[in-house]
Amino acid sequence: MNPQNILERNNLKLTRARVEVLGCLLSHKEPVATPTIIDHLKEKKVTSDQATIFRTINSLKEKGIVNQYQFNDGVVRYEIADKPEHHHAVCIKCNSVEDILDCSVGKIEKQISEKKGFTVLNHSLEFFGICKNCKK
Amino acid sequence: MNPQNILERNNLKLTRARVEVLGCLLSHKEPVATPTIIDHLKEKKVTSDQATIFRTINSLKEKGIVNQYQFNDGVVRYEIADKPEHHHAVCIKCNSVEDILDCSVGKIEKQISEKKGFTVLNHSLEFFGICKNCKK
DNA sequence: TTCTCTGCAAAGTCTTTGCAATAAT
DNA sequence: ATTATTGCAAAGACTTTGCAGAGAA
Repeated sequence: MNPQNILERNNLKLTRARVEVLGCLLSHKEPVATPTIIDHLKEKKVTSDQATIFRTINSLKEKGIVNQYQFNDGVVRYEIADKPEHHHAVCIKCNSVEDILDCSVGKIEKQISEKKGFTVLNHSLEFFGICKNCKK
Repeated sequence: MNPQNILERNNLKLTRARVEVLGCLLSHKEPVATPTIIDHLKEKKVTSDQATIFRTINSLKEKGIVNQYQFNDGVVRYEIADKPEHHHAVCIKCNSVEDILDCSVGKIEKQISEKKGFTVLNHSLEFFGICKNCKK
């Protein structure tokens, strides 16, 4: 799956900014914040205005190509949406985010529907703690 | 548990702004955003600068009296911290937030520690969907 | 060519900060 | 009286918007 395909399939024109923003998101397994995206563009020698970057991200969100996450550190992060359902382990020291693939929350969702009359469409589960690296 | 007790116990001086900010948080079961707090102060005829409100919230966070939550709607919410561990059901239509008391995430936490070497200190689990009211 | 996308500059929102005045103990 | 807290005004971080020019198809 490359940026070009994704953009074409979603009727978004191929521009350098879009290709590289998407490229950045595709090359990261975990959610990334805007500074990471901006650094990526610099490395690729693509100069792009902040407005363009936010507009690009918003287009990608509207098309459902990326998801936005906010954990409790005040940082907004973005992640490619085509992943299987998963959760995040957020290190409270270095702020790194790791994907967690296991999920057994389905049962709880059923209970909520039954008990509260609240229809669960999706959920988000984040773990906060200390990552392997930060223990060293 | 009243605002006065909590403030005294935490070496925070009793001021009208603090009493009412805490009062607002105590009177809500679910996490509330700043506009709710500001409205509450107005009702109580307490005028308070925005800077004071944020400073008050920050003091309460530092003392561990309130927790801050950010779901994926871009709104920062605050909730009294003395509650048993619980989760939130966020309605994507009306943005209301309901507490969910069941929790069976402990098992997943153990697996993460074992498999990834990531020590989980706490977690946050949010359900997004349609609340009872919005189905009508 | 046509219409989308971008850069620029300005504005908007939310939150924080410095400092002098005020209030709590 | 002493020290913490507040209001005010300004600044800071992040994100959005309007508009005219540039670029993709």
